[in-house]
Amino acid sequence: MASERERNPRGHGARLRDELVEAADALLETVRGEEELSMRAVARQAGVAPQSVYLHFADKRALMTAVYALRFRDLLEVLGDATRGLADPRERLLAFAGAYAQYAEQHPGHYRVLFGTAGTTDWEPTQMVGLEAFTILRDAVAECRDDAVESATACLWAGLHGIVTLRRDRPSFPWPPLDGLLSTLVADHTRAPSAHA
Amino acid sequence: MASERERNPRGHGARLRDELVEAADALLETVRGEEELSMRAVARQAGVAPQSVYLHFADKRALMTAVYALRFRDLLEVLGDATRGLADPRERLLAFAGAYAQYAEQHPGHYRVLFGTAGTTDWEPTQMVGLEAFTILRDAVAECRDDAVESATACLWAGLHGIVTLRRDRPSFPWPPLDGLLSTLVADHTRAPSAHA
DNA sequence: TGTACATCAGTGAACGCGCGTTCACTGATGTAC
DNA sequence: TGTACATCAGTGAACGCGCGTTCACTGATGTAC
Repeated sequence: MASERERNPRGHGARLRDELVEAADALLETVRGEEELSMRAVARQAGVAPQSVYLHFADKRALMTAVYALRFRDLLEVLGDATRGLADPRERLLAFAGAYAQYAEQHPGHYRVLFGTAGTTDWEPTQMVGLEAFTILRDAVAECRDDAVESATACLWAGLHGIVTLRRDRPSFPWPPLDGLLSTLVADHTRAPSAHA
Repeated sequence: MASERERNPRGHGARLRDELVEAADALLETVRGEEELSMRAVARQAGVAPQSVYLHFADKRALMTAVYALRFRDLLEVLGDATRGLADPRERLLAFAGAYAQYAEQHPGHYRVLFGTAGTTDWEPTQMVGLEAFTILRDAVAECRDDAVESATACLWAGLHGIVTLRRDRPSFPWPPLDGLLSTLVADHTRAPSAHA
């Protein structure tokens, strides 16, 4: 394991930093929560000694923050790409919801780190980034209704979060198909006319 | 600590079982997740030696299952009490939502165990109980709308879950007041006429 | 009434484990003179 | 061109910790005769 890795050339020690973030990122997918991810496992995955992690990160929290920032930017990009250029607000919201759910499904470990961990006052570095994504939602909702826009937007996000986490954690519940869930979620919170009537 | 406890009288050894469940139940509130709760901590809290837990529970999972069952029945009772006798379906849903959110807020640790942990195929003992609570929701939703009842009900539950977990884990987000969130959630998914128009 | 025995509610001591973190060290590479 | 020195990218070895779990044991209480 460790013997396979050869040390970085002089002047490029910072490469290990990226390797460590990448290792932690990969391991997060194999694990149920941030707490289960150990510094020693990250070091093993990267092929270095446990202490070497401390060459680049002061402690575990610092490493996790680096992963967190990386993944949040990633998700934001996905959501931006999915919604950009869609003129119809409901179409935009459906695209957002679909991309959000797909991301959560494809990266359950990362999603858990992004939204499933307890945020503390001293550790919510991506608050502003999150608000940026929230703005996409609110603008679209505001185009569809006049009353309770803030609440409806928060419900939309909470609904998305609830759907992806409960589907993941309570798989034995008789879930309706995801497509129907998302379209009902969007239609209801944008007060779209009922498809039935 | 341990010296303060005196052993149960002969024939009443089963009392320790309840004390252990109670201890685990109490400790779950002080902890971020089920994994953080240790058998040794439970034993300490109950005032007995670590091994004594094994007199009543085969392993950690068995202990957690006991707490889980206890708390699920508790929540079900709360939800039943809150909604019983309310004739108007939207009123019933609002009462359900309020009781649900209040329970989650007052017992964050228990709520996390009930809905925040990964359920595995071999460990979802309360599936049926959960469906019972879900039925309260679906019946009320069905009284309000004809289309997409199953999806709307699932969205309602997911929305509730998302609201209580995100409010807890992302407190720095600019949340609208809870009352408005819940009434928007219920109104939208029951397709109530807009309060605005 | 006395005593051997069984049962019961636990405990003493230990196991091996992986963890986060620290301290002193190494050995290759570049640089100044 | 040679060599002393500084820098850099790491490692060796160890620390103390709490964990889940197991095994053999204890000491009080009841029961049979």
